[in-house]
Amino acid sequence: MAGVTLKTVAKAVGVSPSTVSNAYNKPDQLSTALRERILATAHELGYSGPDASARALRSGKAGAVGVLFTDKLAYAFSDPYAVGFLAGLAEVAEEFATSLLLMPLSSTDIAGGSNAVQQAAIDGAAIFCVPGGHPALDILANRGIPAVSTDRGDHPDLSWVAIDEVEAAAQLGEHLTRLGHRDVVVLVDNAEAAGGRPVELTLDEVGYTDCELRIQGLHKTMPDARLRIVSGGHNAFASGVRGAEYVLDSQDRPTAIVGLSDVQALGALEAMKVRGLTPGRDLTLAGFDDIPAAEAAGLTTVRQPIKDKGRAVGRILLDPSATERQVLMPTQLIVRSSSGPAPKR
Amino acid sequence: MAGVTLKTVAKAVGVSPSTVSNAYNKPDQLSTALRERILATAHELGYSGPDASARALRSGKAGAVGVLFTDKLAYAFSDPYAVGFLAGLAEVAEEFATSLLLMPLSSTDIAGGSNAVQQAAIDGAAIFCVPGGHPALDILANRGIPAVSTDRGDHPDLSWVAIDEVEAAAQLGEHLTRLGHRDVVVLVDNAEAAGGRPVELTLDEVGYTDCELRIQGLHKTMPDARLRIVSGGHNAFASGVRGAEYVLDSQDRPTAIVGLSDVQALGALEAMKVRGLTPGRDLTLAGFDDIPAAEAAGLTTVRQPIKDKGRAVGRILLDPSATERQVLMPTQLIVRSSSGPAPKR
DNA sequence: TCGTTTTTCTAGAACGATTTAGAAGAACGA
DNA sequence: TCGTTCTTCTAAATCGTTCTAGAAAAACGA
Repeated sequence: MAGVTLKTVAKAVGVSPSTVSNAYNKPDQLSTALRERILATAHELGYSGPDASARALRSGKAGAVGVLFTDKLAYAFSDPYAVGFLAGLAEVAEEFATSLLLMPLSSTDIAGGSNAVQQAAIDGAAIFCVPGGHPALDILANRGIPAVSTDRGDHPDLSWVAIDEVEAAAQLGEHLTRLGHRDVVVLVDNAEAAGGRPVELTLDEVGYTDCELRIQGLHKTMPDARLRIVSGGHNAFASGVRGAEYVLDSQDRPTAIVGLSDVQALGALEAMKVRGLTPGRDLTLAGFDDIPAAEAAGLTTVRQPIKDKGRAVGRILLDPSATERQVLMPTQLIVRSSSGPAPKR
Repeated sequence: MAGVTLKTVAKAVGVSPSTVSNAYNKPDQLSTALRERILATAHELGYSGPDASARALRSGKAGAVGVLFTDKLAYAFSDPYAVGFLAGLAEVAEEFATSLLLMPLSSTDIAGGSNAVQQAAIDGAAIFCVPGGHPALDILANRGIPAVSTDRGDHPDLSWVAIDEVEAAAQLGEHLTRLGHRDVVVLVDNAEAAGGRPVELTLDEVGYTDCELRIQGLHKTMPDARLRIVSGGHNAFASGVRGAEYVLDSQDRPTAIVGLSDVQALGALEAMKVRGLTPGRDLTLAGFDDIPAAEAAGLTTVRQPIKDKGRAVGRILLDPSATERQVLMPTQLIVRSSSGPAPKR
């Protein structure tokens, strides 16, 4: 049962290993009769096709693309936005009979050789919301693995599928300015706050390129507003709750809170509810992404076509006919009931 | 830049390839001085560690476990239950520096050699809600890849992490019986209904082992009830909507609807709302899984520790010290407002 | 001092396939 | 009939490691 290889089958049928290989990979290189005989014998012997590793080694194709997430994989799945991206990517991967390799990005032992990014047998990588300059990106570059990021990078030869973060946020800022908001708190993802204690950050400390750009965008159309940056932890519902609690329970309440992701904004919504505050009346709340739950909650947000983003990344990675290597996706401001005029002071 | 291998580094340093290999894999097999010299030279040459495929071939370890889902990968991500499972599994995978290989299970060309299950370089596989007898399972068995299922299989040597489906459903059935329900519709996952037209099934036509068992469980504690099995498509919100629409708009309305997953039940809830029906009063609704949204919606459901399920599967697959190969997880009936007494006839 | 153990390193054979270049025979056109 | 082109198949090299055995040198014990 064990140890059945191409060679075994070849010997059994009485042909060369090459021919057996061809039977699997290039059916038109041999007669149908022989091919069927080979396949039948293979089945009899319990041989289930060419070994994946060997094939990968020899042909240089792994048949899988890696997906890099920030932080814990577990976090990744808790955000419908990430899940939407994955779904789009998976769709294309499926089309090209390619598997998706989810890679844990434990920041520890990234220096040592034993991390997944180093080890993984992949043909390409999708980089999902990983801060620029992360060591994992260097490793990929070093290994010569093509990568597509969801952020616009600095290098002109880097592939990406992104939105115009500045412009998208500027739209939202304009909306808020028009409503009279001049005191805003922005909720961001931050590793340091993950311990549980919310932190207040400067723009330089944010880290994630997309978050920085969005804040810049808000500044652009809210030039006179005070913008504070707060984080309650990683990008998750609970972090939104904590961040908002910190803000709402302070003496210095803003008139609007902007979550840089919907999950965080929804967390903030929860914190408001608990305190008996009505979004859109007592305090304006806005998010980013437009995940399905945002609509149900009446959350004003900036919609981005996340599933399409995933699809586009997949195409760049897998479809040779896709020539465009830098794609800008459209965004749209979705105004719902969670945003309203700033209360008079 | 390209074509830098172990050999290149070995030659540059003036040692044998084996030694370079040891520098990466068995640091205590060579002097610290030499090891550092090797690593430094490797870095200079732009060598980024042993090639993944070659290593996998030679050592027989792929450094990844596969995850098999039914149907489209995209579906998988739309169910928080599946996502929870993945999160638990990912946690353990991370611990063992192992990647997760998501495998599309396109039922087409499963016969041909070009499907992912055949190709994937994996050390083990987690089988998530795949109907028993699926060809992919045979392929895995054939390849000699250890697999852990989320369903109790028939073979005594198969590993699984499951719940007592019958008992869990029986608990729910008892609750419904006590409330006086004798006319129930069960909403199940079904490929044939995926086209858009809901179907009514017999128990034999259900296919998924876990669904069958749950229905049996309901029968057990609802011996006098009429149980109809309906499907609006794959396991997703939209299918729940369609299935419930079919049921609600017919002449023959039941007094209770049981979704065999919460997403389906929540879909049914949506259909009820549209028709102005209040769950728990006009019609009783119950689900399965207890995903976060279930609590928010006040859905009566059967809770199963999904994340723990994922963790347990990971342990069996990766942790050599885990000896238990068949694990039964506890379940708990969670009664909320969506279930109430059956209206008098 | 001399045998024995330990440390440090190496040669060469796998691992299981794919690829390249080409051979043998069949089919073809004139 | 003879050269040419297809079709069908093969031999041998190669992909980049890791592994098994064992050699050489160093350290050790008495």
